Amino acid sequence: MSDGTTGTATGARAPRRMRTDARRNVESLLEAAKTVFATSGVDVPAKEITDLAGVGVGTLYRHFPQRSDLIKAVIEREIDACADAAPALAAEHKPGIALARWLDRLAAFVATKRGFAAALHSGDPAFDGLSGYLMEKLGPALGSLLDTATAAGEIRAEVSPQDLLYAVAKLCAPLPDEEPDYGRRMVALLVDGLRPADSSADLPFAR
Amino acid sequence: MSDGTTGTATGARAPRRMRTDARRNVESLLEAAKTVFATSGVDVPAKEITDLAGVGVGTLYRHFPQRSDLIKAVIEREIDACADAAPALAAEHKPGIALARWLDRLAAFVATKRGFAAALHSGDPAFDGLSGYLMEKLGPALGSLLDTATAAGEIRAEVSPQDLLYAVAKLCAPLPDEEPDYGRRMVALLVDGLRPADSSADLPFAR
Amino acid sequence: MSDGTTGTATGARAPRRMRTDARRNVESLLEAAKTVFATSGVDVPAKEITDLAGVGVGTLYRHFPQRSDLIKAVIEREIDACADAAPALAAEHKPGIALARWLDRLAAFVATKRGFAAALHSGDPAFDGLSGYLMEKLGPALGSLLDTATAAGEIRAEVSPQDLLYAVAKLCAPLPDEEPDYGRRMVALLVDGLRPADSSADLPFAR
Amino acid sequence: MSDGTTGTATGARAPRRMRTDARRNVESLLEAAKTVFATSGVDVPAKEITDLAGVGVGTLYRHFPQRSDLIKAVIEREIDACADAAPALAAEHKPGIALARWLDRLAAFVATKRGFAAALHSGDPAFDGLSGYLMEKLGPALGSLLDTATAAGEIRAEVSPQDLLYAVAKLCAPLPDEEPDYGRRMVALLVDGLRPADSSADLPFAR
DNA sequence: AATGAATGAGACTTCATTCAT
DNA sequence: GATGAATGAAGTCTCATTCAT
Repeated sequence: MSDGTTGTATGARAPRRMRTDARRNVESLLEAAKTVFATSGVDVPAKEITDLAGVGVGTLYRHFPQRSDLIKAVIEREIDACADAAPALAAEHKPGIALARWLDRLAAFVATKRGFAAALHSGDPAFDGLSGYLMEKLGPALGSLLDTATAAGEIRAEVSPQDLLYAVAKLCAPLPDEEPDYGRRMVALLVDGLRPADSSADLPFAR
Repeated sequence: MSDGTTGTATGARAPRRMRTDARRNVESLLEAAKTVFATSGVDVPAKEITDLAGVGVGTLYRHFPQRSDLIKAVIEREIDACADAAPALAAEHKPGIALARWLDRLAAFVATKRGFAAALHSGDPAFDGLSGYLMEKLGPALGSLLDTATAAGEIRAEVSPQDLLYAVAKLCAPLPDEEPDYGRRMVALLVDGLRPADSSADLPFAR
Repeated sequence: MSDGTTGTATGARAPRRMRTDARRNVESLLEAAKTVFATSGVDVPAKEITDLAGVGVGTLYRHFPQRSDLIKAVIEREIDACADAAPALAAEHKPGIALARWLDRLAAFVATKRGFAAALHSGDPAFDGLSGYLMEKLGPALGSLLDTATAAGEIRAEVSPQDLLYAVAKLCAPLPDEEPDYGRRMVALLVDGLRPADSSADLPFAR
Repeated sequence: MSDGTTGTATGARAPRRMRTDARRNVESLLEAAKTVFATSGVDVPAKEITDLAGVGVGTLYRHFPQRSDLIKAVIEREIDACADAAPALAAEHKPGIALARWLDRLAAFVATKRGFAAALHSGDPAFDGLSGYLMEKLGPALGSLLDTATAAGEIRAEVSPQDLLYAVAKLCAPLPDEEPDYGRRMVALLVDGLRPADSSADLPFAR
């Protein structure tokens, strides 16, 4: 999905170039789905999405034959965006700060995914690949940030990227009426536990 | 619900004693619902529950007029059981151990509640009270364990019971194919971050 | 039903005297049904009736095995009361007045029977006898009033009691938001059409 | 609804032309509903209607989201047809005859509406507009016929169109086993009461 | 005789997915 | 390719009637 020019909605299979209007429809659908998912969760009726996108249901099913295909596409797209943000942060900030910023970015992404966890829960084989995709993309991104921070002595290397990834995903999944900052505070507390005994002053996380 | 002899299914309103067979049915329904919820989430069709309980749908709706009433009853019941476990643990173990054990107990409860978080998410006003109930019951139980551990110098007092409660709830909500121990490890990591700088050896949590 | 001492609810079959509490329950049920029918029509859930009567549903079904039995009992009872009112009116008033008063009485009865017409409509064989009962009881009562009025020269004899009976029943069945007087006005207009050409001044009906 | 070419089922909102098959389905549904309503009343299960129409239930709910929408559509359609018949009758017949014919037409329409009155009774806000619609459409039609007849000296002007409309509606609502002519006879009797004293010979109503 | 708990058929309605236009 | 109408399975809930207590 990170390739914006040749992929198709359903998995970069077709060699043929997509018609411009078709591509526009796919864009509208992804955008609409992202919005609606954030508002009402991934279980919304398809009609709600197509109405917002301004297309017919048929168009949705043409591009995303299974409902899960749409969910996957939306998520993967944001996973890509999240992974892509890591290098820039690493270049611009000190290792601890870069890590913190990126985790915030991740938290923000997760926070808009009401029902996403439930979808993963669902056992629906359609989502089988999603968890792997997430790890495949975000694992290295986070791993690299962690390594840099560890090398700089700002973090003890005691959590795997995977562990941390899931922890953020879970802690930041929003509950209704939850203090907006809650997820980030907990992530900070978690990472804070990883600081070397004598370097807390250097860490960007609230104590 | 903590009173096992006089409560009614819908909130201990009726003064009249419940008929024995009726009570048995309510028991069956709660038990069946608990089982099915753990297996298939809280969104299972009602029929699945009543079939397992061996009663007709009508009986379900007599005792739990809204589907949410059943969910609430099941959860509240387990919340009660969880809260009730705290004093015994406190009496039998050293403060740090008692805290650790109780958090494990909490984690186990949460682990069987697929879709419970989603239900809280749902915005359905039917669940409005549930979150409050949870805090009301478990907050003091955890608070007392935390206080004791803090007083014993085994914990720094830096998380509120509520923060910790939600963190456990979120970290331990099970994802498919997740390493079974994951939630507990993360909780340990979190609490570990709260140990006083020089007493890590005393703590029961894995490092 | 006009015999208040030996009949049973379901048709004066049993020779055995009814237990006092049983009789009281039947009374409560009939009274409650009458009230509820007037308010919400004859299709109300049985529970609504038994709750108002302060008895269990089982009691309802003991005395009125078919739902239609209850409806019939309620209606028949009021039909009886209506028929019984005729002689007194005839004794106390001039023929035209007596007729007018009695038709008002009939109109008032009909006005409280929302859904009664629909029940007759229903084609349910359970109601087969009801229409006949109505005619059998009210026909003679009205016939006698009509005859007297005709003999007194206050009415031309051009409608059968049956025709008039049904006309009143239909015109007075209440519609929502209907001017309360509507039924009576129309009945008056109808009967007015029956006056002898030169005696309009003597008639009690509004012109 | 009186426009047979561009209206939609739910109120002539959409500017877009209805697909031919969709229109055919709506027609089938209205036709089937009309038939079934006449036979079994307006409370029949939806399935019965869709089976007769040869469409799925979903189609019914697409075009008539509320059950009351279907009832309203059926009734309004026939109200329109009834109102539309007035001018032709007025053009072809003498005033008294035209009035009589039209009332017969109205009576015939009402006679097929078992349960229609009950629906109006129901208090369901969904039917709020229906009574008004009826008056709005039929009131002027009848008013004009009455005025013409009055001007011709064939009728004394003493009933409002509304009064007469409702009287016909009520008198002609069919009861089971009722003499088929009953409603029309009563309407005739009613209108007959309105004739001028010396012109009875001119009137088309049976005496 | 009274009670009210249990039953389960059946009504309504929604919505994912297919397919004619 | 796009559209949205059609489908019907599936789920929730109601309520008349039966029957154990």
